[in-house]
Amino acid sequence: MRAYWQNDPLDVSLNAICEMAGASKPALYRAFGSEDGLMRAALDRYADRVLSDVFDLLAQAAPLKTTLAALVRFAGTDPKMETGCVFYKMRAGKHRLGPQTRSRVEEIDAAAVQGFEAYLDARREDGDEVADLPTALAARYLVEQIGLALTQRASGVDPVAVQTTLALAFSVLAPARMSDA
Amino acid sequence: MRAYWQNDPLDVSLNAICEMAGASKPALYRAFGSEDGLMRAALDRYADRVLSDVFDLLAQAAPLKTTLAALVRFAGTDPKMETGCVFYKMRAGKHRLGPQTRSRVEEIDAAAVQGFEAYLDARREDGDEVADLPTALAARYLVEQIGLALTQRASGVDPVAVQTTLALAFSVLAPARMSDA
DNA sequence: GATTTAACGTACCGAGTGGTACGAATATCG
DNA sequence: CGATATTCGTACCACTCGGTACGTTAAATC
Repeated sequence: MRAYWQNDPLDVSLNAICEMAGASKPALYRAFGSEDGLMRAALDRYADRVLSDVFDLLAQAAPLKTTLAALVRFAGTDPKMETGCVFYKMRAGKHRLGPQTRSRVEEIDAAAVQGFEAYLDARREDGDEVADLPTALAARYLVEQIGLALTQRASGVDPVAVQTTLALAFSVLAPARMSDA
Repeated sequence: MRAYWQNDPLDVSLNAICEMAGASKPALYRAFGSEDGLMRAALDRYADRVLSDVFDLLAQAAPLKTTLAALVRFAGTDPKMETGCVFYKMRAGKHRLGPQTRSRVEEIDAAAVQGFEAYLDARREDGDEVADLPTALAARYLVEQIGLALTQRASGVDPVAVQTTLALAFSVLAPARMSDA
């Protein structure tokens, strides 16, 4: 997982992973079956360890401005995201993934959109001021903007710039301008 | 250039290009020196044939809303962009490019930002209503949002969805909502 | 037309990929 | 302890990659 996280998952070879993990190649195959299986397992672990934090954040159902600010902070400056996000990195090269990994990526993508939709709907019912847009569109927009930010971070763009850009993109969803970047 | 345009440039091998072009590998090497040289040449050609249209659009100095609408139409639905953009595709995998191609990519990136900055400055001087943001930030934002849209198109996202998302992202720059998607 | 020159493409190179055959080492059990 | 499963990793497989050595063909020159 760390290997896929620190570098581009599609650039990391099995040989390299074996070396990093101190495992032999057949051992790796006995455990995961194939490269696809390994990537899927790594993605599973990443979803469980990292992405869950984001889903938890949405489940808290905090006010929109608060949540968006937290997301901007998370994607823009959290050192954990310094090398980007395994999910988005894999999604970016979806066409090169094995079937298991690809379907897991699509699963997570759908779950993310659905999570944001649920959050936005809940916010609207709570009387929060949400831009007058179809929920599905707003949710998809959020997912894509976060992906853009994390992709930028992975390629070494200045965190402050990433943060500013993302805040700007988010500002279209909350009627008032966000307080801080 | 077409090979790099239709597929992910980093997935197209020299052998594949030779086959498509009906040329032998040594012939290709005699003409371009290396894979890096070939990619750089393809990118040059692409910049000259396709990207120039966008720069021309900016040089026309049309009102902001008009220009943004044109960009949304271009990136979102123009069939020419159905398989994405060579420049953005190469930029996405910048770390894997050869030195020539990489420096050309960075050149084009800088030129794009500078082009948008010049356009926005000109618009402001003409009294056009532009969101109150640093020009550099707005220009960078535009470049990134267009990149996101073209990346989505390359991965087969529904053009209407791409268009809508991009229009939403752009709406933050023009005070009034854009008339049509 | 003879001879030099230049372009051409077959057939190869070493490196690296994902994946596996198979013998050696280890653990389990009577 | 000896016999039987089971796990382990070395050393290989076929394949593709970017790149090139070199004999052959074609073109230019005189």
